[in-house]
Amino acid sequence: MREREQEQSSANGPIYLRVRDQIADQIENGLLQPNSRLPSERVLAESNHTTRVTARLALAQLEAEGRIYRSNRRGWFVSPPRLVYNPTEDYSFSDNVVAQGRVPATETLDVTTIEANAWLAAKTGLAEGDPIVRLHRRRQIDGRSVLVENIYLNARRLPGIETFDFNRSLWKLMREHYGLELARKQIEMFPTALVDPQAEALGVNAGTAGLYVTRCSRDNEGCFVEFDEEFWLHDTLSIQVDVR
Amino acid sequence: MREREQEQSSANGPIYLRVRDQIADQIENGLLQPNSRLPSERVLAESNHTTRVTARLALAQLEAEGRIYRSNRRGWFVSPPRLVYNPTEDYSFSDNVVAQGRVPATETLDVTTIEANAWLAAKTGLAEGDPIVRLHRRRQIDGRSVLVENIYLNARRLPGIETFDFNRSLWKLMREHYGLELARKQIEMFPTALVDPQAEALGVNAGTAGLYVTRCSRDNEGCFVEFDEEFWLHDTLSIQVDVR
DNA sequence: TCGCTTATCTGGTATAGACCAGTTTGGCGA
DNA sequence: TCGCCAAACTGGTCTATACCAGATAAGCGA
Repeated sequence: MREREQEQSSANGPIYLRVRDQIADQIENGLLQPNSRLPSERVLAESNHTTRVTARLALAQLEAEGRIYRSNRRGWFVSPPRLVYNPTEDYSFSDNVVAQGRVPATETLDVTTIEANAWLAAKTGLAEGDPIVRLHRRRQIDGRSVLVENIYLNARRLPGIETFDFNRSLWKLMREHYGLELARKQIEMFPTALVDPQAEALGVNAGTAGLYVTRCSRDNEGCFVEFDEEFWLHDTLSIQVDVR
Repeated sequence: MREREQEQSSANGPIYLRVRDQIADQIENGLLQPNSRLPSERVLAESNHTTRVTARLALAQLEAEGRIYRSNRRGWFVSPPRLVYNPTEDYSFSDNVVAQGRVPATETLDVTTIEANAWLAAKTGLAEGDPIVRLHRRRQIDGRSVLVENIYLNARRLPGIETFDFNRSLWKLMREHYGLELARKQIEMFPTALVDPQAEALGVNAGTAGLYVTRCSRDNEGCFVEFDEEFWLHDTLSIQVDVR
């Protein structure tokens, strides 16, 4: 969408938009490569004859646009291209990342068996107290943590699921071991800021822009199988869905 | 998702998170109703024994979470509930808004016949130079502008389309007048900041968080019909899709 | 050469003001 | 009562500075 916009050069507008435009140009011209570090806030302020506060306004602007991201107390970096992601498909995160020429990684942070609370019961259709295996994972692209997720599995429908290696594809596991084909998915998503504990798990400040995605999957008899809740950094993905 | 989080009270954390929590509590407890105005930045700063800069940090946090929004130089307001929106369905915006107990409005800002440029040709499959009717609209919920959209219609597939009343449902028009059923949709969306000219059209500051949604629709013979490009304010919608 | 300490650099948070440009409101005059 | 204008108020932008905490790099000593 960018290329056809008449980017009105904000030469006479606020200083922070001037600084924004200057950095955005450098990114588009390839002077600043993906994942490379920007000059420090103090340097940006000085070289534009302004203060850190104003320089930070420009950086916040670029961050909101998804063009740069920050690494806590290390600096600002150019965002790499977004991962194309189709939440309606049952493919593996890892395969998808590899197919786009990137390097995936998954960390399993926690596996617990819990009982469905009111919120989960409403989302899944189970009764409160029904057993659920909760899986907490963090996923990375090229070494950057881009999402954390909570996966809630129907322990009755998937007996023994908690004994498997969760760093592999859950979808393959369901298909190969349980002979399961997912028949229905309800997907919900909206943009929001990441707050603790998700922000902390991703190593970003509370308030960083994110995308919240949930998926509820059922088998071909309508039985609840899996509820997935994902917290993505907002600049890391582009959702694409093809409906026929 | 909010209700089960252990909101660690940031009593000992940064001031701006304390202020954030205080306001968030007032919203959740109903002390601040949707669309009501918050105290001014200066009042918030004074009553928390801090400065406007810090108060604005707290407000920016809440804005990023989609809990409050701003109206230029008028103040900060509590965000009403998100509109549930299914971009895979062919229903009318207005009907959908009404069904959720809200009041819709649509303004047609511009209708022009143009020739497909390189970008449009790539998105639609048409050749460069093919005729396209471009429709530019702004849509409101309860008086608040929540999105602007550019609709690109295949002028050859929909002869005479530019003579109709575009404040009504395009989808009904296609169905009733052209006997058209849309067979395939390619949808793409990602969070990003709104910049000019979209920010200006919505009356928000450049850099306000948004959601960019595109839909490309074809008839049952694969012929391109409509390409829709929507710029939403990020706190106004929740995407829900049901796949079977 | 290796490991540890330390100095330096980074962004994170905060103060205390200032002026500007729109919005809203209150009061005055016709 | 109505319309207009001015005052008060709002957020938008900006300066100049300060201290903190974590990350990093430099340098020293074993």
